[in-house]
Amino acid sequence: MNSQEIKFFPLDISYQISEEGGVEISIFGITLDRKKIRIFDSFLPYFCAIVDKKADAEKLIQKIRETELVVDVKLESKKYIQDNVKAIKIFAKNPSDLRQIREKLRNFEGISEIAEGDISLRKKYLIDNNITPYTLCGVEGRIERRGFGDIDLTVIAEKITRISSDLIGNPRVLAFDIETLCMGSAPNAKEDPVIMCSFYGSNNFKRVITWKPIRNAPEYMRFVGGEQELINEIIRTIREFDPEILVGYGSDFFDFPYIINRTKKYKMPLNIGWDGSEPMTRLRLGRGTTKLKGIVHLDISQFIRNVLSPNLESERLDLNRVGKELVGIGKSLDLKDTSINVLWDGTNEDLLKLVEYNLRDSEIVFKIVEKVLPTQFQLAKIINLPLFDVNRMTYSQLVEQFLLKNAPDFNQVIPRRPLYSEIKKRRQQTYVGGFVFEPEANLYENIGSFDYRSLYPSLISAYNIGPTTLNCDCCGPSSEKVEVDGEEYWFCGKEDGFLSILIRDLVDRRKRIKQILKDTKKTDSSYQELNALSYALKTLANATYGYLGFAGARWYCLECARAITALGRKYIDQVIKTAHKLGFEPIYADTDGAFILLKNKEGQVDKFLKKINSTLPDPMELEYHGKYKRGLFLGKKSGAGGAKKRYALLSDDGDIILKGIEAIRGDWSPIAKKTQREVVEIILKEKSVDKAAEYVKNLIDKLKSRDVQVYDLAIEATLTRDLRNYEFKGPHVAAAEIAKRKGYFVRRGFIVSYIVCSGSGKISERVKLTEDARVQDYDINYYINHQIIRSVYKIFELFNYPIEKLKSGQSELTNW
DNA sequence: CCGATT
DNA sequence: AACGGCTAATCGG
Repeated sequence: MNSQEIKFFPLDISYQISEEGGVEISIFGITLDRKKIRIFDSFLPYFCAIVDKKADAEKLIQKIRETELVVDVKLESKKYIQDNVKAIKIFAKNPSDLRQIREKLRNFEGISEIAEGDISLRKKYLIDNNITPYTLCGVEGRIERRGFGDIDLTVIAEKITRISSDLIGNPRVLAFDIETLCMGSAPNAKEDPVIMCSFYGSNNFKRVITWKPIRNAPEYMRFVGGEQELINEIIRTIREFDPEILVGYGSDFFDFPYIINRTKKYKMPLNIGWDGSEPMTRLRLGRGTTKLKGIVHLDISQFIRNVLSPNLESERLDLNRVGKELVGIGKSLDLKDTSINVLWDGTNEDLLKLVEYNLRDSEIVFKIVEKVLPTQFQLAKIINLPLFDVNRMTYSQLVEQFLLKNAPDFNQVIPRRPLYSEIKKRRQQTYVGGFVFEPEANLYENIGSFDYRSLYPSLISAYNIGPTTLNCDCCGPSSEKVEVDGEEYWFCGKEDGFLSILIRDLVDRRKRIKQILKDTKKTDSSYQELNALSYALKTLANATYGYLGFAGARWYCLECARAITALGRKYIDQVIKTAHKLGFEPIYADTDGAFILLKNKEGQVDKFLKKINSTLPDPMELEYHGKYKRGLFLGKKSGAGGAKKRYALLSDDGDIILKGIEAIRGDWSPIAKKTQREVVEIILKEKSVDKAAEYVKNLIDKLKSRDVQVYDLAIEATLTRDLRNYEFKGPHVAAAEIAKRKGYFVRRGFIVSYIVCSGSGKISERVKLTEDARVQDYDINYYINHQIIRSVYKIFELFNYPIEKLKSGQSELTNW
């Protein structure tokens, strides 16, 4: 017996059913001296039966108590959104008993609803026990074993407490990546062996393992005799390095399932869990996961896709592009799956290239993780979940978990997830969003940029918006109202609601942190952590509005979402009107911000801000983001007026910002995007239409003489559905069909790259996959008219430059 | 040429 | 499994 407290950082949590049939929680953690600890705890799973208003709660509770398998019941007074309800908490030994009880309760009278039965046990345990992953906790209990597998200490918990909110420092991170042969169109785990595996970890750890001898190999290489030995060496390397966090890019659905398949083929173990257990994969089409016991496995591509992608310029989320954008390093070679075979069967030089390629992938993954891990830690702390979960969550899940975690503090019952039929119904309802002010197409000078800081979160907070305050009985229709399309809503004026309190807290905390960051040097140790926290707070606050309008949300509230956008429209309109009054000229506005010509009134900016801000309810605030030297707002194709959400700006520092225009859109050929980017830059920086025209003419000459790379003509598109679900065959669908015939695994999410070739008939009838196209194939006229000209004609039109002159005349320079 | 689809 | 707004090419009748 030892009841001394042991301090530790929880890394992950799981549960199993003990021999006695009870729930046995396992917490895997790291002690202060970096020893591995596993803590066992017990937990009684439960759900809540909400008692019908008319029913006799005492009678009902008695009946439930006598029901078979029920271990315990508790009657509680709770809030269910706005209703005061009696909730009977029903406990059972394990989830399967609980399910049986639920079935029996179907026949009981007096239960209006079952709640909190659809939350995973791990999450419930963490919420109810207030254990925050990665922050310092203490456990008292019986030390069962010293050492078992890789685990140094096993404790049966009697008491677990939070000690502080300090995060675990300097986790040991290991990134890995495998290479396989590829005999078909994609690697097949039944046929193609793993040939190489690279690692890149904390403290400059590097290793590449392979089973083919290579001369003049770098010192970080390890050579083995074959694939089975390679896999054993992978296991050894992981054990030896002993990572707390193991990361891959696509490792949930590629690397791990692949290795697991190969070990099954050889009937060999893959015992990399702390307790010697095998990885657990859940293969759900497109969104599988691989979980290890103890080691936290992150497939960082999931976090990139779910959370970071809206903030990335790159539309494609492959490691090469994401690496370049996030950490400035891309792949060492542009390799297709099948060209790995060629290098593998090539010269010693080729093999060295493959080694470098393999190691580079792990290096990029490691550096991406270094960059995003602080944000994940902060999110984990705020929503109280392990990194394993945080790394794989979408916006709606992050917001929902945040609300779920805090609901008990407000005595709120956690509503159940909507049924599919309910979701379908919700999806039918749409509502009006942000206001967009149509600009006059033109080139403008000296443009001020204004926007409301976190507009939607501020509105939620300022107007006390939320499902619990909507049209409350305590205030009634005589209170201040928000009008939306003839309908009127009000939000409680007496008591702050659960949602708005939480959002206000996020907004306030972020404001304070931003203030501290202003006085913190980037090199300070606290800078990165505070910056990550600020990002995490912003992410959660900004996603909350979208969550309220999300059909799958537990706390769905269409009226709230409508009220938020309606108020947003009102406040952006106020900016436009006030700017006019002070003699400024607003040229463009979108949802929460506006561009305003400062003209000769720059000195009045402060007055303008004060005028608006003095009318705003706390915590709303209009901010001035400085000015741009010049801006190009493009016109629409049809009719007069400017296009919304499409413009280019030139900052005083010479940086160019592009929004919405073709040059940053994925479904255009690189050649068209580059042309537009160049033309915009020449116009913005030099204001020379002739020089821009010269550039275009030159390019058209090159296209005519086929002096271009096929890659520059490639048009990429992502399939938004499975092939058979398309109602008509657009060019990208036609190209995807070709890919399918070639043996590619074509389904929703497949990225197809194609070229439009010469010939007659529909465009969809003359596409070729980029990989099959040659430079003599492409349709010169299509690329001139539909890609190059199309990307720039609106710019030339604006300056009354005749389009025909771009096409017909050869460049004066080359002509000469 | 127009509406639907992407 | 976050929202809506927006433009424009292409298909298919």
